[in-house]
Amino acid sequence: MKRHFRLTRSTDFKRVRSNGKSYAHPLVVLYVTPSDQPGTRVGVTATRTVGNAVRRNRAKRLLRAAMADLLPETVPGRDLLLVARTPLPLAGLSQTREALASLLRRAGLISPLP
RNA sequence: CAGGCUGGCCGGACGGUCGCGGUCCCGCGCUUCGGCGCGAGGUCGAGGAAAGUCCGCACUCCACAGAGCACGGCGCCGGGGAGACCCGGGGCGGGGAAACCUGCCGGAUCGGGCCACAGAAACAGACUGCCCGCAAGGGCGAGGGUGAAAAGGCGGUGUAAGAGACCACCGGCGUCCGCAGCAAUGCGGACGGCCAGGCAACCCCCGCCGGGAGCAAGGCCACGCAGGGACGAGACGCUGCUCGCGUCGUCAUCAGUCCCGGGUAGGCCGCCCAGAGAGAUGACCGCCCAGGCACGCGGGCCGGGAUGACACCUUCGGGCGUAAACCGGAAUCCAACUGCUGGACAGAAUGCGGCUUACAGGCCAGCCUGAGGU
RNA sequence: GGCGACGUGGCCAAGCGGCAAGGCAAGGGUCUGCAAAACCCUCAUCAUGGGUUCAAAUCCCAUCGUCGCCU
Repeated sequence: MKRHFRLTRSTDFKRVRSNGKSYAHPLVVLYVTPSDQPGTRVGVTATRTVGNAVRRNRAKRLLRAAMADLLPETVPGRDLLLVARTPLPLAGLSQTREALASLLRRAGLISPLP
């Protein structure tokens, strides 16, 4: 997932968080808002409650890796925000991918059956 | 063998597969010619603390980076260091049985302040008390259940009663001298008077040091807006104050500075042989390396043990030598093979030095104390 | 990244060198037929560790945590 398709600005994060719809899972929270861009843009965050810098980096790395797998099947034209929750650094990549896929399915962004 | 102390070091290795970030190069596609995307390859890619931001320094701005006051910091001695609340050495004080550890460690006769409760009294001769005297008055500082702390302790001389008033010894303080040491200081001697407690991590005094802010410093480019007010021959800045210095200006509604309001919320440099963007190092498999647990072949240890072999050395006496084989023993120690398990704390954001804190497990070197077995 | 402030019962807090006030909450008791109200009682590692002092919540140092500000 290239940086060009990622949310980087603080205002972008605030916009998605305040205007978007949210979908929760014990490991991740997903925010979705329509975008004026043709592709899908994704932002990833982990707050201090997740843990120290090593745990936060791991949480965001897992989310980026899982999203990279699911991105080709995702309906474009949305801005997504992925928020890590505390137990996420303890999970594996497959668990993270499952959690994220269920959230995207509930949001109607990928087809119900993989 | 157990317990402890000190210093230094490491903090997983190798291979495979799939991934992440920077950069270089190649190919293809798109392009508003600035670049962008996809794919393949080469190369580079976190730590001993990268952390906390506790000290410093470089660097940048405050027009130069100036003086004094205020304020803040530091404080035994002599070295190292760019420098420091740094390092190592020495002295003194404190702790420990020892190895060793540890201390913001100047001044209490400049002055102010505080010392709860208890106690007669907390730095002071008031009270109680002792003595002389009929009394008035005078002398005295011994005793006074306290307390963290009460005008050195003990013995004697002395006296009306007493007292460091005087004497010997001990303890502390100061001055001088000698010796050792660069010095802090230590040891010894003489003299002095017991001049009067503690707290300066309370103010203060003495000495030394410090201008302020911090890479979100600061600079360049782009985008964008709406003015209003104060001052007024001075205004403003460095700064909390004074000086000093500097910028703009001085008879006009201009300039300047400040305040309020309004606008911008983008890019580049600063910024790096890792490097920046919300910020890159991981996952799986195999195998190994430490380590832990179980199992204990065997070894070490202690006692007994002679026909004291063979080899070696020899000054030819002997030495190696109870050394070995062999038998027995036990609190403990090491440990082959095999199986299971298994690697912490934690991620650079301008750079560097120091300190502090977190950390599974291990290695190396040196030192102290002690018990037990036979 | 940098700068600064604050940690006192469950909560809000005073105290700034000498036994840690007060209010709310909670628990127990008195009162009541039962409750409410009222009254009485109980409840503190003063964030942690070390130091200065006779004595530390208070002064000093270090650590931990929370909060705020600066583009």
